[in-house]
Amino acid sequence: MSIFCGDCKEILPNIEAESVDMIYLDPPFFTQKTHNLKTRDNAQNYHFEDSWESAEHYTIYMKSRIKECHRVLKKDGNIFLHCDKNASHYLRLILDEIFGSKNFRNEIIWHYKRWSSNKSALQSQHQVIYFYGKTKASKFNTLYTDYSATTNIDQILQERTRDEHGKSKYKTDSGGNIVWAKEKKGVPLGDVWEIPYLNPKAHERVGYPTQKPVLLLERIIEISTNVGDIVLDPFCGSGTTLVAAKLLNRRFVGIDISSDAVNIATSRTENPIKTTSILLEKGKNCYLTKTPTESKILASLEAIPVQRNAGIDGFLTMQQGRQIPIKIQKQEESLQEAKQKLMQAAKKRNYPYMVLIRTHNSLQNQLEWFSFSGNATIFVVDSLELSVSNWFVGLENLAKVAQM
Amino acid sequence: MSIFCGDCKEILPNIEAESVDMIYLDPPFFTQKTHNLKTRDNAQNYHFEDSWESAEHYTIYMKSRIKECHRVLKKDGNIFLHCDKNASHYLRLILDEIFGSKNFRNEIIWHYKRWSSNKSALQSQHQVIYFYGKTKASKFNTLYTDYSATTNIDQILQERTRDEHGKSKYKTDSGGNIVWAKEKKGVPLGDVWEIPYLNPKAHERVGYPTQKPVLLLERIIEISTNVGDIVLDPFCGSGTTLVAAKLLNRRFVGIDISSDAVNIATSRTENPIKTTSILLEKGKNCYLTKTPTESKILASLEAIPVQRNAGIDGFLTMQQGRQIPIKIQKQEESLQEAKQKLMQAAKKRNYPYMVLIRTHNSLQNQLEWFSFSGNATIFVVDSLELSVSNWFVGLENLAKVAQM
DNA sequence: TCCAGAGATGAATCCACCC
DNA sequence: GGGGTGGATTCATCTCTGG
Repeated sequence: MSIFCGDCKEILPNIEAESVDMIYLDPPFFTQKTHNLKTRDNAQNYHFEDSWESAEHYTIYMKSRIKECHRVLKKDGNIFLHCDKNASHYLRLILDEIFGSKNFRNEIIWHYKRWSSNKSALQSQHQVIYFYGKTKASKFNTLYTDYSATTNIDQILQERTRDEHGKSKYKTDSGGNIVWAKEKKGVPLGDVWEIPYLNPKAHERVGYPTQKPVLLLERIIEISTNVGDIVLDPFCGSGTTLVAAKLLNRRFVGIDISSDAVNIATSRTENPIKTTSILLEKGKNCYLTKTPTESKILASLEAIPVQRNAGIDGFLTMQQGRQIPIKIQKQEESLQEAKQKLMQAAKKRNYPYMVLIRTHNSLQNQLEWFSFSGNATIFVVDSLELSVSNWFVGLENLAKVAQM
Repeated sequence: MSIFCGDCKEILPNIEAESVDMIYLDPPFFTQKTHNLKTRDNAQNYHFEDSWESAEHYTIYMKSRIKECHRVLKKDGNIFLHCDKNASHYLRLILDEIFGSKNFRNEIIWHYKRWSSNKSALQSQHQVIYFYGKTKASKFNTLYTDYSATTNIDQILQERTRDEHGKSKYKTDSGGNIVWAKEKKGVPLGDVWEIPYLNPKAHERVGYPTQKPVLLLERIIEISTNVGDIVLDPFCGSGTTLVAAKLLNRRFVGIDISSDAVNIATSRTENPIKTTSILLEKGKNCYLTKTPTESKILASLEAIPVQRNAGIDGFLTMQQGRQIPIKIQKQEESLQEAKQKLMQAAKKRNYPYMVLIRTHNSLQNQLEWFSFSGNATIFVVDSLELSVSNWFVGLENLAKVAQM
């Protein structure tokens, strides 16, 4: 487990041919910019050049290094090349040439959500990783993911068969009962990976630019290597690949031209930190707390939904210059309780006005509808559904009275 | 609105230069395994000797056609090229050459989930669409999506400033109170679009908007064109692009080499609703005859929308066994007019109850809210938006009175 | 007209603190 | 304490200005 400082073009030739099981490269992206980034305490300034005379120069630079990668890779080894939109097509051509288009496995899309800026095009929310094997016999471990929430798990667990026309259908026994399939492991991993971008506040951050999440590298290592295999990263930067390799009990070799990077990578591998992503662990759905009815009410008001707040369900967009919180009364809440929660959530904010949507009848009478409390004004309004159903109840009562 | 039969290489030269606002191409794809070049509907089949040869041939084939596309595109026009994973890098090189790498806008990832099958690689679950403008001044309409569930909305509604070190902070006024940011519309749309091939639930709920690849084309058309613009699809196949263009009130031109395809596309665009293969578009289309506000009101009531009826916008589903028509007052209608249209539409049906949603204030006073006419009872209820905005108007009037 | 560098931007996360 | 919510921080940004 060694980390070398230097240009990988110089270092790779010292590595024995066909000695490495997997290579992950995260080369310069051809952004045509020089990048500067300061650490949080302004103590360090990391600087790297990524501007090139032309695409041809970039291609020559990359080709010589990828050729060396091909040489050191075992016959059943794999290579992953991390690109962004600027140069992916040039890099893919190089890979096709050196590894052969037949050994192309996947175009992996790393999809993330990130803080945005006001761009006059679509927000960039992905990067591309090309996955090639050295030969057709290259290693591959299938990983399984959980079934997505929308999948009907009952159906998957049924055994399938084919009818007389060759169409697939679900199997039933002679009595017409469903035949259950043997246990499934989940859905095989796809080529679009939704992994959160390394969080601004994550402990995992070391302050070095372009740091990748450990989770991303873990996945790459898991699908392409086994325990004890050797992982090589010729542009290792702050050493995320090496950390992931160590956490998964693989051996690793790193190379970087910056001595700062090598220092950081060395100390990181000695004391690996991985941030657990709550978002990934629990899934997006645990944050999505709105019922369909609530979502529809917010949509009909063109309000911005708020997910992680017990008292506020959304903000009105219609009243310019004023932020107006909305709360929708929950099924189990009395109007009084709903109001209290809204007041509590708004306590420190000093909102001049608030809106509370009443969704069901409670014992409180209509006098409560306009409530004044301190400086804040809460407007209580019935949801459309409540208005309409109240009307019907009223009609039925009328009818009863008439019968009497 | 014309659809031509023939090779677009022959047809495009007949189209005037700089006359088209947007071009979407879904060209034949290129597989090196079979050394075949096929159109997506398998109508055409071109053979090549070997993969290297075919890549070159493919490039020549596509380049001549994309050059013509460039010619017919307006200066503020856009082009979208739908690629499959085997040829995307060649196509990107062609686009860089003809449109210029500076006019590259986005690499759009269309991400979908598919039924799994075991093989020795990751499941392929995406396709790539390249988005170029003809010039830097090309049109672009920003679409907005919801905030991430984990976003702290309270915070981003605050204005920000910088401290003496240039680090950014949230602004407070001299009294330590929060300064609110300008109004938010949501998060700008990103470049990874999760759109299912077909939404299975749509089968169950006809009359409801469905997500399917028409949505893909609609998004492309919406971000790159305005109403009345001309959309061109040189490989139009069964005409999904053209149908989407028509539904969004854009003009369209289609070309396809297969006469079968042209026939299907023609009949689909002439009568998009009758075509059985797009049964699901019926529901979608139903909403398209409604304004977004009307759609949202119907959705929030979980009502079934009705199209092509001047008097009835939908039916309530909540009151069992009774058909209860709903009308939503239109912008230009007085409450009286709206009521008359509803009565007129309901004349022969003998509905016992009807609901009329009031969306704006008219001269009529509140006494009109309960109107009885013949045997039918119309219940007039204010939309949530109207209720809330009336409340604000009331407050402002109060303030004025207080000042006097 | 183009390039470089400064300055504005803005939402997404985990963290830390607060009840 | 532990569940919830305000806060800090970012940027293989993006735009605009000035030479």
